[in-house]
Formats: sequence, C-alpha cells, structure tokens
Amino acid sequence: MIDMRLLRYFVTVADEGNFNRAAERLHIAQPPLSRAIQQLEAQIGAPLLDRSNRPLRLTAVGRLLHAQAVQILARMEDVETMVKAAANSERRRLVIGFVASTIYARLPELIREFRKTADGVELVMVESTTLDQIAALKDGRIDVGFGRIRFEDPAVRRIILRDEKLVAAFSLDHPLARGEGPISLRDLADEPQIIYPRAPRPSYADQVISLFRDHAIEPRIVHEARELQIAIGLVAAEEGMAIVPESVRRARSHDVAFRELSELATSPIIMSHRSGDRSPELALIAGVIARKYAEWGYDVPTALLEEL
Amino acid sequence: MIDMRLLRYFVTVADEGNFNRAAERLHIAQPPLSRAIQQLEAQIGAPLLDRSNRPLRLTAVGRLLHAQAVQILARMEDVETMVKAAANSERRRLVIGFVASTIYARLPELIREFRKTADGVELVMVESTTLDQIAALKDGRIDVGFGRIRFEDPAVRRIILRDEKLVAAFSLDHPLARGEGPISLRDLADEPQIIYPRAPRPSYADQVISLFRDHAIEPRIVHEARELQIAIGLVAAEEGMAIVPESVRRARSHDVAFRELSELATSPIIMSHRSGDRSPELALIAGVIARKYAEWGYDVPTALLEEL
DNA sequence: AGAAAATCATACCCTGGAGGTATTTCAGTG
DNA sequence: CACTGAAATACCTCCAGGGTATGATTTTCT
Repeated sequence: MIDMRLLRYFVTVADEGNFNRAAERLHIAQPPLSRAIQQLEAQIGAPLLDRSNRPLRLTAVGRLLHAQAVQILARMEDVETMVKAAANSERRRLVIGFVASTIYARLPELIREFRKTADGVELVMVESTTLDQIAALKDGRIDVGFGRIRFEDPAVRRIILRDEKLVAAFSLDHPLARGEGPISLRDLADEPQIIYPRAPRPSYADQVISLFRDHAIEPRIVHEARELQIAIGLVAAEEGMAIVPESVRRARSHDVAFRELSELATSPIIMSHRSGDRSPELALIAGVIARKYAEWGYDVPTALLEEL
Repeated sequence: MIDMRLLRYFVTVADEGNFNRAAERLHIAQPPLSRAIQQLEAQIGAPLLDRSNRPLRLTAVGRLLHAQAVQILARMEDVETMVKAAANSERRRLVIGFVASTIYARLPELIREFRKTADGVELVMVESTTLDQIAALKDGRIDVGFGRIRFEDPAVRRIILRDEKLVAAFSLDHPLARGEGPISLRDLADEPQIIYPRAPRPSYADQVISLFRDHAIEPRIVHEARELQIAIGLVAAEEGMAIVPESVRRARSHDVAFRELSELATSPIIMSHRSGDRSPELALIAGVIARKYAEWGYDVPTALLEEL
C-alpha cells in the first residue's frame, strides 16, 4: 500500500511544480525528494511528472493521483484532529451544535429531558450552520449536530430523525392569510417571497426554491434574509411571505399568520455525529430522542436505535 | 501525520482482537506489532485498546479511530488500483458503462458522433448499473459512466447532464390510454403499477416510488420487473402501467401507449468519471456531448464545459 | 550563440527505526 | 496455586530515509 509520506511529498511537488521549493516546504533536502517521487512512480508503474521541460507538468496519471491524494490527505488530517480531540476530553460533556430553526421544533424539550436523564453530563449548546457542524464534528468542537441540510461526508454519520412539514407565513392582513384550509404552491407563485439564509450554500433556502421548481413554479424572491427570525420579521412587516417549518407556528403567532400547504412539502431534521463514535453520552441522547419520539407518536428512525 | 502502516496494523489488531493472530496476518512478529500500536497510541495521546482483560476491547477513542481508519484504508486501496489501472493502459481506448435506460435516450447518437470525431480511439460499451459503475470507475474497468441514480463518492465526479421527463406507459386498450393531454399522478394512484429494477437499491424504482410519495400518494405496486424491457413487456401484456423516461416512447410505440404527466416528474441522466481524470478521451466525449446538446437545444451543464 | 543559473538526477555515506529472537510479566483457568 | 496463552520488554540487525557532493540538462540572460 502507498505510504502517506510519499503522497504528501508528491502533492507538495505537484503543487509547487518544483522539487527544490517542495523540498524546502517539506524540510528535507532535494535529492531524497527526487528519490521518493521515483519510488512512488515505480510503485504506480508510470511516470507522474513530465520532466522533459520546465516548469514541471503532471502526466495524465499524475493528475489522477494528485486529485485523489489531496482528498486522502485531507481526510487523514480530519481524522487525526478528530481522534486527538476525542482523546483529550475526559468526556463527561456533550457539545451540541444546532441550526436556529431546530430551536422552534422539539429540540428544547429533548434537551430538557436529556438534562434530567443524564445529570452527570455537562451539556453545551452551540448555534451553527449545518455545514459548520460537519467541520466542528470532525475536529471535536461539537459531538452532535442538529441540522436541516442533507450532506454527505464519510466521517460523519447522519440520521434523519423526521421530516417536518412546511407552512406558508403571511402578515396578519395579507389577502391570502384569511383563507381557510391548505393553500397550493401555485397560488404562491406570484407572491413576493422571502427566503433564508442566503449563505452558506447549500442552505434551507435552496430546499424551498427547489420545492417550487419541482412543481414547475418559479418563485418570486424579493428578499434573502440572513436567518429565520429576520425573515419572519420581514413577513410581519408586509415585505412578503415565507415558507417555514411548521414548528415556527407555535413560536410566533401574534403578528404572523400561517397556512398549511396542499402539496407535500417537508424539511428534514437531521442529527449527525462522528461515525464510529460510541460514547455513552451519544447513546444517552439517542435514547432520549427515541423515547420522546415514541411518546409523541413520531416514527422512531431505526438508524437511531442502532446508536443505543 | 499518521502512517498508513500504523493504521493497517491497528485495524488488523482491532479486527482480530488478538496481537498474535494479527501479527500472523500481517506477516510480522508479535513484538514489533505491540510497539507499533504503542507508537500509534503515543501519537494519538490516548490508549486505543483496553488490555486489562482479555479478549481485548477497543476503548472509546479506539472505536472512533477504527471506524475512520477502515474507511481511509479502503479509500487508499481504491485509489491505488485506480491509478495503477490508469498507468497500465496506453489509453487510446475509452470504456463506457451505461444503464440500460440511457440507450433509449440520446446515448446512441452521442456514441455515433464520438466515433466519427475520435476515430483513433477504440470505444467499448459495457452495460452495468449505476452502482456498479462507481466501483468500475474506481478500479479502471470503465472510464465514463452514464446512469440515473444520484450517488456520492469523493473519488468519482458526477455531472448531471439533464433531467429527462417521465411519462406513463399503458397498454394500448387501457382506459387511461385513450385520454388526451397530460395525466395526473393522482389519477394513477389506484392503477396497478410495475416498477423496475428491483435490485440493487437505490434504484430508479425508488425514484418513482418517492415521486408518488412526494405527492402524498401511495402507489399500488403489483410487479417489480428486473429491467425496463420486461416492465414494458408487462405493460403491453396488460399487467399494469409503468412510469418510464420519455425517451422510451420513441423506442416502443407499436404496442404501448404513453401519456405525459401533469406534475413535473423527471429522472436525471448523470455522467460520471474519476475525479482528476483529465485524459484527452474524456475531454473529447465531453466536447461531443456539449456540442450535441447545444445542437438539440438542451442546456449545456457548466460542469461539462470544465472537462474540456 | 555562449555563459550563467537553475533544476533535477546520481553517487555515496550515515543513522534511526522497523522488524527479528529470546525472555519476562501478567491475565485468565482448572 | 500452577499452568497456559498472550502481551510487554530487552536487545540485536539491517535497510531505507535522509544528508552532502556532484554531475547532467534545461532555461535564461547577456
């Protein structure tokens, strides 16, 4: 199997396009570097660099390996910091990252329950975007994340807890606020709409936009708010309507009206943690969620039970 | 950075649960193995194994590292075979993997065009599922894949060429076959339906099922055919209806009737290749696709132009 | 074009650490 | 408590990764 060292050397040479500078960056002399690359080429069975003319160019095989090597190295760094962080924490603490909108859902109840169940464990809550959560999980800043974006990262395990219905939010005296029963996306096509958050992509905003596009409707977006609270504020200020998770309804009903959608529109609530993490704290929170979900009549995801 | 060697050793020990057997499997003596693990533990800063009682158990940190290490090792193997395969082919050959249904779409025309454009390149066509294509790309059995399933794999680059409309297929004297204009999914709710393929999951069948579920309809599935041709055959035999890509229409219209769907329902056509592969043959096929798509009036995906 | 500079490869040496053998220490077991 | 199986320790060997000196080639400057 190819050594990490050789990969690191090769990537550095490829990035610098120059053995001398690469050797300097690697804190070794140039000749050993030359030999290392030759060694790697021997292992692969083909030249990785075209040395016939300077500046050095990667061969086709070289480009292929480079693209892969960069990813492997990044992965290895991730794992290393992750594991080291895990090692340096006595771990009677659970740090939870969450996106703002989960606060309107059932998260607070789950947290209360967890504090009751596991009173020996210090609990820390950190607000952060789903994407940040991935990085934070990797380097140990958080242990569990609650988000709404479907992402893929082999180092992180993702459990879809449930799909939350979406509803439309209007200002109180908006014409559409008066109607009874569900409203169709089609009726919202020409309504000025407020989406959030703008960044980072991909975001909940993209989910909403593609929801409309899936029904062949091009939404008329007039505002991109930085976060849910601001979006709701703009709705109340009669700037337009917004599509929000159902749970927001309970949190803010005095100056905003809500109507269900006739189309099936949902946003997932996703729990994530480091794959392979089997700390008792993690099992504990999984247990709390499973118990509470059963109590509330939600389906308990089988993936969640595997964590116990 | 942690050495691959140490990872391999650690994973073997963890899997065997025994230093002696692990050492045997690794073709080294037991003492160097012990030292290697100690070394790794020193680098991490925490014990990975609980040696206080046999059989050995992994510590929490150990479990975490193990889960990650297994993945990194697998990744490295993938890359190695992939790059070696790329090295051992002079590469005036392009092997294309495709799922059956793309044959009904524009793929044949693209292939014809490619043969004309690049007559020095031997072209090989291989039928295989989207999932197989990922593995085949990795170990160099194919260079390009055309499929319909959205997958994620960091070693493979995926370009969504376009979204193809779906249509409903009926037997010629099915009551619904007579109607004019598009038909709604809702009207298909109670129709006996044939889906395909059964395996491997996830498949096109899952796309169709979730299409219905997205509209809060539970499809009534009476058959799971192994592949499209068989499904269409069953439709013709009045076993039920099926949801198929629009392009099938051109291929088989003598004994089957088609109707458009009023809902927006599409299935993507996805081209994939090894990330970092910049072979001229790949650029060539990308160019052919871009040219033909422009000619046909399709949007040319920007991701495709990056390959040129 | 020719000289100078830059850059990579080769030749050769030196040392650390990966692996081997022999032995000791310990945890489970009858 | 003695026995057995298994991991750790002690110590040795030797190769491979790294260093220096220098040669071969390509690039650049005059």
